[in-house]
Amino acid sequence: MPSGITIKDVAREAGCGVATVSRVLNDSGPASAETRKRVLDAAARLKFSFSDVGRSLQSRQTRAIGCLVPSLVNPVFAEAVQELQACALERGFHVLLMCSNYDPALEAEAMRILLAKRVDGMILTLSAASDCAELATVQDRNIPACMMYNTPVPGVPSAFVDNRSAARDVAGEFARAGHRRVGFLALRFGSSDRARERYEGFLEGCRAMGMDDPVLVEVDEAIRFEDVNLQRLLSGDRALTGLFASNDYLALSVISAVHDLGLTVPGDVSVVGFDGIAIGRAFRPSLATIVTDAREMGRIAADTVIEMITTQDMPVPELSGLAYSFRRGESLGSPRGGRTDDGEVAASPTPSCHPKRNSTVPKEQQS
Amino acid sequence: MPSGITIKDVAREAGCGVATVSRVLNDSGPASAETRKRVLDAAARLKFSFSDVGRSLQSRQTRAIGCLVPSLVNPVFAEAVQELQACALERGFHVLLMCSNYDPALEAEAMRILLAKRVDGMILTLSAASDCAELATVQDRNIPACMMYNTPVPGVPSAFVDNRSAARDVAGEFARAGHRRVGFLALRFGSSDRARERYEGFLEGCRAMGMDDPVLVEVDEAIRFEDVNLQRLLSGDRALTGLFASNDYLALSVISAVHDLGLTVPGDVSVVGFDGIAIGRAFRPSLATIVTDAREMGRIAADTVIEMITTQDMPVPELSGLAYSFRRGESLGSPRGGRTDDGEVAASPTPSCHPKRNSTVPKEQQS
DNA sequence: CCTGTATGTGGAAACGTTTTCACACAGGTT
DNA sequence: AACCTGTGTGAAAACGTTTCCACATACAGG
Repeated sequence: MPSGITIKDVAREAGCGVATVSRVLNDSGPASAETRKRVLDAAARLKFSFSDVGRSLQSRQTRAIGCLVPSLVNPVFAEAVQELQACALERGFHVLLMCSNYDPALEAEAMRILLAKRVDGMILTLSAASDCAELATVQDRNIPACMMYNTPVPGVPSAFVDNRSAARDVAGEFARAGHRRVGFLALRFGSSDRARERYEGFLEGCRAMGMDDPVLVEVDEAIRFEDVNLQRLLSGDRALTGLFASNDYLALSVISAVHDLGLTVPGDVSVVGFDGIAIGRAFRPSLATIVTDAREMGRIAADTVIEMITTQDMPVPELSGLAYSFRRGESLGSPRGGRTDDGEVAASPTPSCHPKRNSTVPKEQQS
Repeated sequence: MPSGITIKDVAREAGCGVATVSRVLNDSGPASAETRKRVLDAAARLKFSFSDVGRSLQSRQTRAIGCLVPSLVNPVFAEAVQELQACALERGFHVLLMCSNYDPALEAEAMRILLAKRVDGMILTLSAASDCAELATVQDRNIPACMMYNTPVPGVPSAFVDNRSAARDVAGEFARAGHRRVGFLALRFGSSDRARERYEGFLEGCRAMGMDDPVLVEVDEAIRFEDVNLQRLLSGDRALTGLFASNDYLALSVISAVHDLGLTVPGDVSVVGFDGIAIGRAFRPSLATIVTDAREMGRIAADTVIEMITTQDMPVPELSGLAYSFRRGESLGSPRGGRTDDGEVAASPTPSCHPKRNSTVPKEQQS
């Protein structure tokens, strides 16, 4: 019996009709000073508070924004969600949260729940925006939506950074430090558009800099580096001298794993991350990474979706990619036997890199 | 126009009454094979999906669990929330999330929103459970609720650890390492029961070990150590040799600030945290801390509240405090001029540690 | 005295469900 | 022929709001 007491009880208590109660409590219509007082008193006496479910039914809006992210443990999403929640609250909306755990099936189920809940808008970070059936439904129904971290698809705006371009920059940084053989480390590579885009940009960048193609290292959610056999990747003739992790969380984990192996960063291997989470700066070695502004992502997404909700028939806004920047950090150094800048590397054959496959590669801002 | 299409449209399309549609789509009553098919077809053709708001109104339950935490950026809460969200989803509930930002006013507003939303249950981490007016309303209305991290109050169960006891243990660890003058570092001390309890336990512990009373160092949310003048606390005749931070997040920040000052941990000052967040292990120096299981907190809270929701007239369950353990870490060492392990300190009176007050102090595992 | 315009007020419909209830009709029994 | 007993079905009420509309009452101007 949640609350139990309804507007009718208040009306009875105050000796008037429900319409009057609604009017005075919402300040939405005329009422004599005397009635007003009676109603207010009655409501207070009964500790009445409106039920949003009745309200939502009649107003045909819930003032809820559905939010779906792959994880909260990754600080990037935690920050974004916290910020967008605060923004929403400020504007009288609240957030219905779902975590997909990077699982496409859960993702789909979460979207269906959000749809059933009749949220007024959605903020989504999807594994694969381009082929998400539920996202199509969202568009069908004209539900305002905005993505975060996903590259936008036609009809759905997104608060995002250009993953490819940023990853190319990272390749440049590795090259400048003298690396030639590096790896790309991804969590659940298969089910994350972001990881894939970062890999593709990294690959392009490596080729452009005359480095070897990066080795793709995939880890599962548990991040068990024993399985990956980090040791083997980092030793021997063709040892990797650098690792680009698809996010900071992973980067920090791999640094830790490297230490556990008795090796050092960046002595034995350099590590670069992606996201720019705060803790990376405090870490020793401090984490070299692409810095993005998670809170701004959240804020932009919230603003966008709320604006779409509140203004009718708005055209889908065009959000441009957000600024990012490379942060130097101690985790990126020169390889052991390496040249500092551009030594004999440039002199060697430098096999031309991208035989084909340079499809659509945007590269807007470069903050 | 969210979805727009309702059960009535389906009924019309299928040429039957709404009751029939409800029955076949919910599998909740008889229907001839032929009608069943017609309804199913119609629903599919129209892409119909039930509206939870209509449903909630009539069933008088929302299958929503309200969740209020002070922050998501602190990984402890992120993990707990992620876990409880997953648990809830498994049982057919979803989570309405709110962050209070450690702000009592926001906290109160968030609770009112949750109340208005008519959530079926609540999971709360409050700044001061004992005097929260809205919590009283929750109890009034018999809304199932469970706290997390808060010490339970009569009538409201909680998934918690015994902050006082754990903090006393930390004092013991400092003493064993040879410290005498230490500080306690808290974020918004005034508005967090947890920080206060940890301080009190620490104070008791320090006294019991014959150490000086710990110095209380309070920082605001922005964690600006310039304002705190860390330098002064750590130098001079009466310099602190150790700092106990009220949570790991803060501990990591202070280690970083100490480094920025050109000092070392634990050389110049030892640091111990509270919570046991994962990243603390990877940190250099690795963080000595009280390890708690955030996911278990979330899971227990979710299980508890869902059980209270699903079984009528259940007595308020008695949850015992969760296990915690001290994790040794490089961030706790002996003070500069200090004795290594138990030198002359142990030779001194060695006051028994927990004089009394060993009420319900579960202390099971000790990993 | 009749009409017109304010001003308060409450009844009732609508929002999208589920569920109760009654009804129709089939196929047995007596 | 009259009676049960199922089985399938739909009308209608209820859930808690808001809002539209109509109805009072009052008081002004003709």
